[in-house]
Amino acid sequence: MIPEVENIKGVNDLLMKDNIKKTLSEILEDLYSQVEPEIKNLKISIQDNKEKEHGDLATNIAMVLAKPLKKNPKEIAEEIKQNFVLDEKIIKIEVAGPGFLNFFLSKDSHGEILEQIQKENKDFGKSSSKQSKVLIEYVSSNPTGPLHVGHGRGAVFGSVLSSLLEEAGFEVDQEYYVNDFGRQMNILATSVWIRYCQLFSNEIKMMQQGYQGDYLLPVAKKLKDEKSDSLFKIEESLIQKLNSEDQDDEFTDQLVENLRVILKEEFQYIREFALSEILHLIKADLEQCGVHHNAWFSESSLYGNDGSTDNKVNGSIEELKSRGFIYEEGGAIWFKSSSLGDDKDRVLKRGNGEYTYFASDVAYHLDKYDRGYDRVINVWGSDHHGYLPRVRAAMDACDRDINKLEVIFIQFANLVKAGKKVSMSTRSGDFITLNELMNEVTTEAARFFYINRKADQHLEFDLDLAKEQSKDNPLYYIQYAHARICSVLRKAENEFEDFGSVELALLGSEKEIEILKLLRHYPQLIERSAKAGEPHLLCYFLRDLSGVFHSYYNSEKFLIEDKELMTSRLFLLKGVKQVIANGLRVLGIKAPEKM
RNA sequence: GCCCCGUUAGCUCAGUCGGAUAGAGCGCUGGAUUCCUAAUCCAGAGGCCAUAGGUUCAAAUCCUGUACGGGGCACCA
Repeated sequence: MIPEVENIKGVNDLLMKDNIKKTLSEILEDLYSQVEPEIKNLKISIQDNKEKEHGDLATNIAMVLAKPLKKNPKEIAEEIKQNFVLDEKIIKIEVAGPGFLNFFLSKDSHGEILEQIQKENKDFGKSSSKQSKVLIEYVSSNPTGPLHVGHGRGAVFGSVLSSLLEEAGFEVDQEYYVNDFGRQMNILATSVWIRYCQLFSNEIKMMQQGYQGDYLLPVAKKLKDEKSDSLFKIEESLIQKLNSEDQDDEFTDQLVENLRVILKEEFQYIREFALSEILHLIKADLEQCGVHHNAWFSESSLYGNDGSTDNKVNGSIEELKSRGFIYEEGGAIWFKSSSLGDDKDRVLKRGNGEYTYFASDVAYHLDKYDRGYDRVINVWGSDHHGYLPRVRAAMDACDRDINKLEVIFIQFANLVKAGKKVSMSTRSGDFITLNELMNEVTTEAARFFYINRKADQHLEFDLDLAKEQSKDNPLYYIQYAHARICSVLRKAENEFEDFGSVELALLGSEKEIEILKLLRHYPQLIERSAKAGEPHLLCYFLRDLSGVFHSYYNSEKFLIEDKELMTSRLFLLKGVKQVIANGLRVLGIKAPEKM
């Protein structure tokens, strides 16, 4: 076995920065507090340096102080430098450029991160501090059909952000809001019923505003299996109607109404049957790309089950009313959202007595708040951005903290095949489903490529690249790095009995330090991606880390005579392997031992 | 008309709290394998960070205008 290092000192990077900050503020206090009392409130920033000539860390403090002190920044930097006591970790300080203070760390202080990685193992990168409770709602696609590739992006995004948040110490609930209320459910039920009737007669047409996709066919067949022909109660007049041209909204509503009369309580049955079948479909689609919600929130539950007016939607309207944000006009109930930053006022209950989707959403969001989350995150398609001001206004009106509500907008995704965009009309069932995509590429590739782009950026999903098995495919490249390390470690275990001890100071080459710096950065990266809601950063990080590793691999030999050097290098490889594995795990992707 | 997002190398995109000389991959040119996975690596060329101002010791990054591209502006969901 490659030996483990004892006596872990566990100095992490944040501590190092904090220590420097503390020392700096003490020095400032001593030197300048008499001249300029406000310096106590100054924010001291410490940055990681890119250029190795600039050392490892730097602070801009002298330049920030230049103005209030009316003094040359380089002089200030020099004074601070004189008062900064060096130790075994910080071995040199330099004043450079316009007034930066550069800190140089000792060689073995870089290597210490490896001890921490070994100690924390799978938990390296995980925040030890307990953060608050978060609700993340995502996908929430209408339960009227299967998911398409656009939904896939939101789904994978939400899923990865959830694990990132968990990694960063948050307690996360992942919720799918099911729009199972209102008109569209009736249209779905009607569409399923028509498909069902088509199984008995081939002269029946689908209504124009019905759901046209083939996916309703198996639903209709299953309905036939259960109900035989007992629901086949079509009338000649209805067949005539379905043949007519120019079917508008009113036509559709009337048709639904006719059907309710014909089928009576059976209509309700078909509705629930269809909903449950479609949800089944959606869940299967999500499962296929590794997305797991732990809560499913039904819109109709907001309206209660007994048909009484004592429900959450009415409750929320009452709350708005009591706070003076409600008025009636033209027979409708309006929310005065324009007084709280929205473009115009919004209808909650229409003149015909039906509630709007927005009414549900007010109640739903109030419910989320009342469940006691500290952050409420919504992942929405970018086409919904105009919707945010009214939801925010509603929360504001009800005196909820609108800063708790975070909405992340996901831009559209296009599929690219052989260098050409694949057309993606969403009309009349002619769209590319998530299921079709998942049959083409692996779950892992889909997850990686969906995330490998900033959310507010349009995504071109290159199918050929996702399938390619070479370095051009970043996922392959990352997984290969992991497998390669495993291979070296296997070989080492097989060929050698005795290993020297790990000597961290031996890991001082340019490439080694570059790798160690990246490893040290990993926990901060996780924290930042989680806070900012930017999982794509993890993809880029893993690509970078793998790149430096491959380069290192080609420049050094590992199974060598010098046992101590060999063991130290293998120890470094173990660290890289662990971090790649941890990062991939957050993405929901396997780190293969062999490829 | 109003609102949101974007514009960085030929192409696809990163760029942290504003920080020092702007970063990858692809593509292009030229190299590396008797050796731990060449499924890889090394070197080179390639930039007015859309544009005009402003703030700052310091701007790709913050603010304002303009151009171009995408999206949104229902008593729909």
